[in-house]
Amino acid sequence: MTLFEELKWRGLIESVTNVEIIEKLNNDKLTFYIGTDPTADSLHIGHFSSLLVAKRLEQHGHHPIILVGGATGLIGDPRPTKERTMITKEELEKNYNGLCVQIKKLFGFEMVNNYDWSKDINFIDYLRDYGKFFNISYMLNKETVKSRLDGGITYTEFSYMIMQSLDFLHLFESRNCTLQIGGQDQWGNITSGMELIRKKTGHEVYGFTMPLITKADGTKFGKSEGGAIWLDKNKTSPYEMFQFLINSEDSKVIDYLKKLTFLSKEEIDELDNDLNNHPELRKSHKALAKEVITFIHGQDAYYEALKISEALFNGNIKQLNEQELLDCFNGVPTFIINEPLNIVDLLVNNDICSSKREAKEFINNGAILINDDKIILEDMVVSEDMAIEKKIVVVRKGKKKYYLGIFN
RNA sequence: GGAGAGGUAGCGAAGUGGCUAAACGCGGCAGACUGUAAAUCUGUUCCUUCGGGUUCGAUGGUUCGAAUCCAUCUCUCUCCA
Repeated sequence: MTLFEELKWRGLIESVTNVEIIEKLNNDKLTFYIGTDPTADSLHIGHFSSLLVAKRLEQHGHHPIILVGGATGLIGDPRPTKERTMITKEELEKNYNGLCVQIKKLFGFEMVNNYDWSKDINFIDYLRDYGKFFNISYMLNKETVKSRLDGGITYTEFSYMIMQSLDFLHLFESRNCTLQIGGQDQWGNITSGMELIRKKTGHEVYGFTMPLITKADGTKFGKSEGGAIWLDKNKTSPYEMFQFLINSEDSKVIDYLKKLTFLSKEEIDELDNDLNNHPELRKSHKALAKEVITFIHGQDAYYEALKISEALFNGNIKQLNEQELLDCFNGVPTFIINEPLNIVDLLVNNDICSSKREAKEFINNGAILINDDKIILEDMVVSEDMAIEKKIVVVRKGKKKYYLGIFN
């Protein structure tokens, strides 16, 4: 398979700006860039697949530049629904640093910050040197802007496209960067950058977009109960990530394997086969969890997540001793119990349930288990007597959520 | 600057003086069934010491009683100049 064929097979190409790009990807050594704005202090699983694409290109001899948008992050890329709330400069700086550390560690890519070349452009020059290249009707026709015309869009966000175009121009001129890749929502920004480069320099550059990874129902992939699946293990523990991946829908797991791992076509085809013949073994799901977590958090973290999951879901919690439990549950939310406590209070005080009403509802539904025993009475008191080695209680809420209580 | 329409729970959307803690749909959560999958079915979805308390953009007012009426403010959209 050529590089392009592989990307296509993995479902990583949404659209390309011109067909010559296929040839260039397969045979040339391009410098390309992909940008992300520091809207949070960690990458999430969605970024992960995009950056893996950059990695895939790099492995074929292309040179990736990751642009972390210290300038564009201050402006805000228009979302289709509504205006963003601006983040403070302090927040942005914190986010910026967080992303850089992660990208460096996980991928080792070269990084640039568009603040460096955007900060000194003054307003008059901006309008004269760049504004003249953007026709309003062209900008209004871009999908993201169009979708906002009814609900309202400020001049600030409207200008975002221009800023990103300047980035592409800058990287083209200073680094001979001739390709920009991004999520499908970046199409408008990428093409307007190409347009600017064509008008200003007469050169042709390229772009392609990658599809948004979705769940079976078409909604965005990468959200769990606790919100997004982050790559920072303090925000999403390897165990949580394991749970997220292992719970992938059957109909999507092969798609995720293609997009989130480096497994070969042969390996994935075989897993697909297993999935069809023995879905209950969930080999594909396990492979997905293993590949992704090992890449992001390393092998040790993966095995630990696996160990916790097996202990929890095979239902032999009581056979573990104190130390084994503590080892296993490193990564599960933990709380301290100072004295025997009513079950409802315990659930509410430790944020397992958001209110007493909810706690009672869970109990009445049979959704609360302590050390694998179903709790049926609202007025039950949790004491040392029921703790494993008089020390530890494992609280389960619903089928999949676990909490660890330790008697002091 | 002028005229009009609007802001109801996570979202969409009813409700225009008491029967409304607020219909309905989506989403979320839980239970059953399963394979920690999907689909389906069922329950649930402001807080509570179960007396009640606090909610419908904000503040003040009218009323025995307000999401609903009045005033001011604020935000969004549409049109005009």
